[in-house]
Amino acid sequence: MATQGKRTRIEDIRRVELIAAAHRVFLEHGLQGMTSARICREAGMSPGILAYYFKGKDEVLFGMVRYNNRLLMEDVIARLAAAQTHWARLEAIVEGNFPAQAFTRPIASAWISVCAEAGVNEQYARLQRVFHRRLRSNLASVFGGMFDAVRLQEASLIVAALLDGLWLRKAVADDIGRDEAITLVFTGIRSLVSDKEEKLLRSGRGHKRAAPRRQQ
Amino acid sequence: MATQGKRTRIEDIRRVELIAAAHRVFLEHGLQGMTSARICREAGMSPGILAYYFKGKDEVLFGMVRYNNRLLMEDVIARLAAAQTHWARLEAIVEGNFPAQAFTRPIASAWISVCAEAGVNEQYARLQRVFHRRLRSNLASVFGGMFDAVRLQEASLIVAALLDGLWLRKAVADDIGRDEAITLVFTGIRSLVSDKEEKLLRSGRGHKRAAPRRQQ
DNA sequence: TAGATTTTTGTATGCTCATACAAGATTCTA
DNA sequence: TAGAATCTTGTATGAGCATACAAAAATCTA
Repeated sequence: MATQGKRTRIEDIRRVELIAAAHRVFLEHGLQGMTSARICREAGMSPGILAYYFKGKDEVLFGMVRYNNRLLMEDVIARLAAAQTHWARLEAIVEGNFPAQAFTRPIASAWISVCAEAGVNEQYARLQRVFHRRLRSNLASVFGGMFDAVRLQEASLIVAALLDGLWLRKAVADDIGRDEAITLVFTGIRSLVSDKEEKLLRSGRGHKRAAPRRQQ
Repeated sequence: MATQGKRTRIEDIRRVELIAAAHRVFLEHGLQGMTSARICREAGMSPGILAYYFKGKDEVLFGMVRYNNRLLMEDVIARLAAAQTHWARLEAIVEGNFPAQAFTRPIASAWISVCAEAGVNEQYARLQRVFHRRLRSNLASVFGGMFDAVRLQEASLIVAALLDGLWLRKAVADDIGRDEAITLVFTGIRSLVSDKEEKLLRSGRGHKRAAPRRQQ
């Protein structure tokens, strides 16, 4: 058994391959449809392999959710780095939460099924909370210098709920497109800030710019 | 077989009992935990009985979702009937979507699991759409005379998404109470309408009052 | 290359659950 | 009350699945 010191390389490779396969299966079939057999088939391996590299299905699942969150986060962080004004940072956050190819019904539905599971399984809930906290912290870094604590809390909760609600609608009714969703979020945001505040956010010299949070 | 004309009474009684039991099980254990055996036990009957009164589990499930929606709807309709001003109608709609005893984590989580299923099963999606359409139609009956078509569409989508998003947060993080949620929705709504418009809504003589829709 | 170690395969086991059904209990009817 | 119709029970069947595992294949080591 190679446990200490020099780790055998193939183990890490297989684990990543399997998690990536699990991710693809998840996006297509949701949490329900993500069976061991399907994951292995997707990865081009034999059905028993999963039990060799993972303690159980839960381990694959947590790995998969983390993998997914990391992908989304990297995108948002790249967009944030390129943003010059606070308004651009806001666009980065909102657009990053509606990835161009990913705002589809099956993906929305898959994501919602994780939220449903989080209501029952405390470990999933923790993963989701980490994700959410970062979203709100990013929003806070935009609104922070402008709003007092109460209004900041309110505004970031409302925007976060709006994002979630639109994903939910996508899953249930699929009657909304990506651009429409983004437009709606900005309609909501513009109504939450005054004209003077919006001008400030667009100017890029409004107030001190806080660093984005890096968690996980 | 008593099929035509005078229906045997007991059949209807049992079906309602079983659906009510299914509803209770659903609220406590979610869609996953709602097994045939548990439903029958909850109803105080033998495990085989379900197959006698229903064609399959799906039939119970659809019945249960309809039952749930009807309960919520009756509440909103009663509140709407008592409302004197447009603003009061708005309060009726929003508060009706956060039933006092029902804004709990397990119930939120159960409801989210139905939404997740709706992403996969077209029949569930239809049920959810009926529900949603009525919500938006109720909102439209408040905003209708005041907003043009585009703004009406936007506002009702945003408010609906906000409601959904707060339920989702309840399921995932459970870091928000009923009163807080209602306050947040009204913060959002107040920012969507101008001061002049809000005054109009509160006056009760703002514009023609449309009848609430009665579907299903 | 022989033998040890690691990796992969395919299948077996056991669990949960929906559904079917035979047989028993109850209620109705004449 | 006899017999028919209706209702209820308990269990059997089989599907779908996670997980365990024996054995085969591949790779490493000396």
